Amino acid sequence: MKLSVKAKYGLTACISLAENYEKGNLTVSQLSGKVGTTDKFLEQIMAMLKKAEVVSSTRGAFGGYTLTKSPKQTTVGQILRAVEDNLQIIDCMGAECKCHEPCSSQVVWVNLQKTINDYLDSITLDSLIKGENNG
Amino acid sequence: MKLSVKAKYGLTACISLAENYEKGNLTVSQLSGKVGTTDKFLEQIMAMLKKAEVVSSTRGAFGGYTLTKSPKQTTVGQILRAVEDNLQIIDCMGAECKCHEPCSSQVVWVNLQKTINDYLDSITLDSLIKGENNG
DNA sequence: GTAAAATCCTATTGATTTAATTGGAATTAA
DNA sequence: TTAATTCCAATTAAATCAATAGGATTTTAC
Repeated sequence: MKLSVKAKYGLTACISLAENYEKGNLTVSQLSGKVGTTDKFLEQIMAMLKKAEVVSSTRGAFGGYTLTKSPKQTTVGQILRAVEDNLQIIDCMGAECKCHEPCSSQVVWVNLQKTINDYLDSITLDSLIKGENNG
Repeated sequence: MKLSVKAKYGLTACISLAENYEKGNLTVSQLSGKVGTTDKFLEQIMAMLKKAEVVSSTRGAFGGYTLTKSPKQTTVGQILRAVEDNLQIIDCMGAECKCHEPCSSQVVWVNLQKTINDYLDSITLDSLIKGENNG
């Protein structure tokens, strides 16, 4: 149950955007430096974040990315769901399940899924940059 | 952040073992029928569960598998950690992290990891087979 | 209007991981 | 001794991940 590097890069990039929220936007090139990956790869991740409306962009010279909502209103859950296939931990999750037979273990997946989403939605970027989650 | 099918098969197999706990052991062949996979693949999963001492085995004719501890003492966390690389959600998790720079997001991974383990350790096989987690 | 700076779009590739398959060795009870 | 079973190790096919690549489009500044 590994998170991909997209989660790591995506969250790190959004933390940078949060730190810069009052000052304006950041380019992919600026973000990739802070994140530690290539422009081209981070571009793809930013596209996913934009599609989910976590970030907004302005094109052309002096363009770049900003958070769509303030760091207080942006949660880690929103970010990770955008880049990690909705954070879905297993394919067979609902009534559409095509399993061999009804999974006796399905209640575990459903509840674990909710536990993960609830926890990640309880963490805002604002709380992260203020170091409020270290206790 | 997908769980592999080993998690699904492993947990389903352990639920069967829990249901059969008073009656004795079950063979891989019996378990694979309930789980819906091949003997040979389930064999590998049972080997992982045995290595983690979640299940115990007896070899030879009339052999098979049983839970090492009672269903009340066996948690879903124990099972999933055995078959899912300790449920580790990201490689860079401790002081040995080789990241580009200290991850500002690391506190999220550490706390999420703990949230997942704590939740899964709160569910016993006994509570599962009694349907106590549906509410 | 042209150049530079930036996002946007899509395809391909190489490496890794997953899910199985295969073939047999070792052990045990009848 | 045979049948039933776990145990061990190697291989393989498919899928996914992480990145690379090449350009098209948009915008600002001169």
